[in-house]
Amino acid sequence: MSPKQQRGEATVEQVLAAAFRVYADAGEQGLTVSALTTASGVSPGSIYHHFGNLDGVLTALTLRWLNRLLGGLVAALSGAGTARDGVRAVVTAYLDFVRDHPDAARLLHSATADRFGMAHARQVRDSQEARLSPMAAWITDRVAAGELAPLGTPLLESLVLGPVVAVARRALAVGDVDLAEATRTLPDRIWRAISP
Amino acid sequence: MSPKQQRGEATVEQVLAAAFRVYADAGEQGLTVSALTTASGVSPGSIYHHFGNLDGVLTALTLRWLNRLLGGLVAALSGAGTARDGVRAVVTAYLDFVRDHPDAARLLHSATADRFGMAHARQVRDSQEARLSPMAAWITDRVAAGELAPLGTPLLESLVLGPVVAVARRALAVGDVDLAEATRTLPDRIWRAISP
DNA sequence: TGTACATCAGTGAACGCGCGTTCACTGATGTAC
DNA sequence: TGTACATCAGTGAACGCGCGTTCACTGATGTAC
Repeated sequence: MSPKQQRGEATVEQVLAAAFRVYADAGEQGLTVSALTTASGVSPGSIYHHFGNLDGVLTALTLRWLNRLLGGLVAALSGAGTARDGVRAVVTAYLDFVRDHPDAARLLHSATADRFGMAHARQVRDSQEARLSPMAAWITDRVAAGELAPLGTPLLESLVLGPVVAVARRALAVGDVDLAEATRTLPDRIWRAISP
Repeated sequence: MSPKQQRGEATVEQVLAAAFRVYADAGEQGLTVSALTTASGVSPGSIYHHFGNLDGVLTALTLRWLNRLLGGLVAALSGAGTARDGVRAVVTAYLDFVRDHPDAARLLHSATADRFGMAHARQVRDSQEARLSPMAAWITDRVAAGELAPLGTPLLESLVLGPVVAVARRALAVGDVDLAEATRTLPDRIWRAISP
């Protein structure tokens, strides 16, 4: 999990890069050990040395992308003036991420993310605390300042990210929604929902 | 798939009921043929006779519950007066379904539903057309009447169901949101987002 | 600077398990006459 | 009403495959003195 030699770190990177390629091409059920060894050139034993088991590879890959996505959202928030600007910035950042990394978005929206949310909810919270707590603080502050409706963090998050995730899933799965159009129209609509 | 004898229909029901129990207890990865034969008392050969393969069982189970959920939403819509009432009715119906059938909600929100949405989107659309077209017609009519913002059906659906699904997932996975409170507050908030 | 040694990294053949699926067969059901 | 027969429903042992994982071993790296 945490290599003590440079060699090891490079190997971990190779495996994760290969895992992402395999996932993008063949989906979660295509992510087998043999597919991983073929795509990465790393032996099974070495993979187990670094990740413990196959699930560990998927966990590491998911957490890495989740961290990247949440990092983008936090950055978007931190540059925002009013609450309204913050909402627009977050929605835009999320949809840009989906546009730029559709396979990563698929990974985060799909099976794995669910299993995580349900089975390893605490693990996710802990590992992403550096990202989640700034967002939670931002929300709390704005609610205290009367700039957001006093609905509680979970409901506010659901009202903001719910439509965004729905649009992203739909764009990735069915394809009958235009991300650019959504980026234009969603922020104002979402703002209506959570303004005081 | 469509039994020609009463015996067969009863067997199909037994298998689907057992599949739901197994899914609720052991999740999707616990839904194996041997688990199914044990839980249902039906032999492997018979399961294959009716469902083709294991995936067919999961497909049938998912479509059955999806049909039930969508049926509830359509019923809620059809009894609504104004557009605002319709939104409230749909949101309430969805969250009531989650409260009353959490395992079914898990099934519909999770891995399977995603694989469906992505791989068999057309199949889902076709098999649920009787449910989806009334909803689409309702939306179109209300937009035409100027009672809903003219955003296009996909965006409107995302703005309404997005937050609801987000709350449901969160209630099922993390448990830090109260469904009853959401039922009280969400409809008005969602209405703000999609009103003209 | 050189050597010894502990630890880390990596290999790949081998293993066993459990999975989905098949198939030859028996039994039940419904229909035609 | 009874019989013949085609079709549907159901059985369960058997199969092979591919999977995740292990392990004895070799090689590389870094550290201590």
